[in-house]
Amino acid sequence: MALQLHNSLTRRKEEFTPLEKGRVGIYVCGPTVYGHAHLGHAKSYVGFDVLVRYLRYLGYHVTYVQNITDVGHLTDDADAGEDKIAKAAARERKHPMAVAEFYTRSFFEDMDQLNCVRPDISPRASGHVIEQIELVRTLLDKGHAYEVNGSVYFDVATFKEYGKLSGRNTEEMVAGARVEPSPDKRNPVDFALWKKAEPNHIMQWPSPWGMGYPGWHLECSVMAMKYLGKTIDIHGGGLENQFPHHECEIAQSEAANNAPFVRFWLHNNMVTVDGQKMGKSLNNFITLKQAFTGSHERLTRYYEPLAIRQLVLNSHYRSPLDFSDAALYAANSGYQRIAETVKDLRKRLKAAPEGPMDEDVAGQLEALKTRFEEAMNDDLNTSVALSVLFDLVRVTNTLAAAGSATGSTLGAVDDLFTRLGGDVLGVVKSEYAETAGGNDEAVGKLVAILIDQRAAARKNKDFTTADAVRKRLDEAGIVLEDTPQGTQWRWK
RNA sequence: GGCGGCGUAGCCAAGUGGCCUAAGGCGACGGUUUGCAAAACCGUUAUUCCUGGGUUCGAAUCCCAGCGCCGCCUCCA
Repeated sequence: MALQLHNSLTRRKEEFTPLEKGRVGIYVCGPTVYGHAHLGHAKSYVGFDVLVRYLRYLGYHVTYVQNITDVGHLTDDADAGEDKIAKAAARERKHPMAVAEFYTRSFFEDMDQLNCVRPDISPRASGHVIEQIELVRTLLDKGHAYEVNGSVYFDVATFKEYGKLSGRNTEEMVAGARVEPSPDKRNPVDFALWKKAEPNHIMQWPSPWGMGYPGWHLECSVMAMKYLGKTIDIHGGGLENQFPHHECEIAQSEAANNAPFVRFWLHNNMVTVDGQKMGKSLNNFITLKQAFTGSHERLTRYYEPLAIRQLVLNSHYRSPLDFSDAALYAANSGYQRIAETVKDLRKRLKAAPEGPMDEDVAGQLEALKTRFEEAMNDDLNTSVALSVLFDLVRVTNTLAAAGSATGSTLGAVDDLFTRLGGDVLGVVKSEYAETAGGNDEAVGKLVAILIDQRAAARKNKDFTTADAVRKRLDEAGIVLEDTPQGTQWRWK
């Protein structure tokens, strides 16, 4: 079975084929950089990261574009709204571009931690104002837009297909609107392409309509078509952007180009924390940096970035995901189980005897690989794909317990972990630190002293002392394991 | 008010007409192993899928009603 993806445009799973054989262009709506990335970003970008990784696994040459929104958009669609980045700039007493730069770097750091592959192009909206003005001119020339008092609006009445993505019709939207329509608009559903800037607006550019700044749907249209062409294979984003953002992108792009804008629209579902929408007022707003360090009152401990990644992949990208300390804790345990198995496997691989590949194991690996691919082909069912990885863990540990596997057999197992768990899911690292405290030599040395002391006590059958050492280390977060190869330690 | 989604074991979660007397993970319990543990392995942990009707030879899966939860309609991943 070939790869099937759920297309929001048709609300169905469809077989994915790229426009150009062997090559895929994908555009994903990136963050507005006015704060640190949070758990919602993790779900969204891990989800699309796995899509990109899987397309590459299938042999496609993928061009992955993910924008950085560094031109603040309005905090609402009425003229009174504030610019989010300008607001952050005022708060932090920095230039807006300094704010954008700071949080852009923070975002990349966090995404690296989550093991998301960097996009091929991370275009900044502020670097594409010229192209945005060009698109506005085209839309004006074609009669799809009109200027009023230095602002330009898209004339939704001229684009009959408006609403096809989100399944809305314009009459309903007018009836249910919660925002007072701007008096400048011909029609309440019209949206801004270019906004006139008041003199005190920090970020503004000269345009044929005077000083102003781009409307908030424009950048994605412009950057997607600049780097991927008039019709792109895949456009991804969060469900909350389906309307109005993506609907407006379609209208602008298709009205300007007379060509379909996107062939496959993919939407990620949302994140809740402890069952509720994540929001600053609910005190359940958790940034990734807080999760990585455990510095949030809703968390009982720190969580490894890859454990968070694993929790994301444990559910489907189109299902909502509830982050809770209990769910994170469970994902962390599962992640450690896989990591410990792979570490142990690689240790054994170094010392494994030469010999032929075990045919029986080869058959099992082949079956697992098939199940994995079938799951991923079914609209990226990462939950089932992960379960395959756990089955591989069991196969591996059973093999390890038997102790007689050859290097070629263990090598094939490691290869499958690397390809499925590493290349595609991104939860298996290519290299793990040699010892648990690999990044803290002093701790390693201290623990080694205690392990020696305990070993001496055990030799004398003084188990009271031996157990006391182990217990006190455990209380300090260090777990001792006695194995045939000696005593190992790791962080809890 | 309009639109959409969800409700599966103690928890997370896949499955969306027969292969389901329902994957996988976490947790718990029992066994093997261990000085005792840990880790690992083996086994147990939902005859049942929110409730009540209906369609069907057959439903967790389709339809209707009810209850509960969530999201979008304003910036948000």
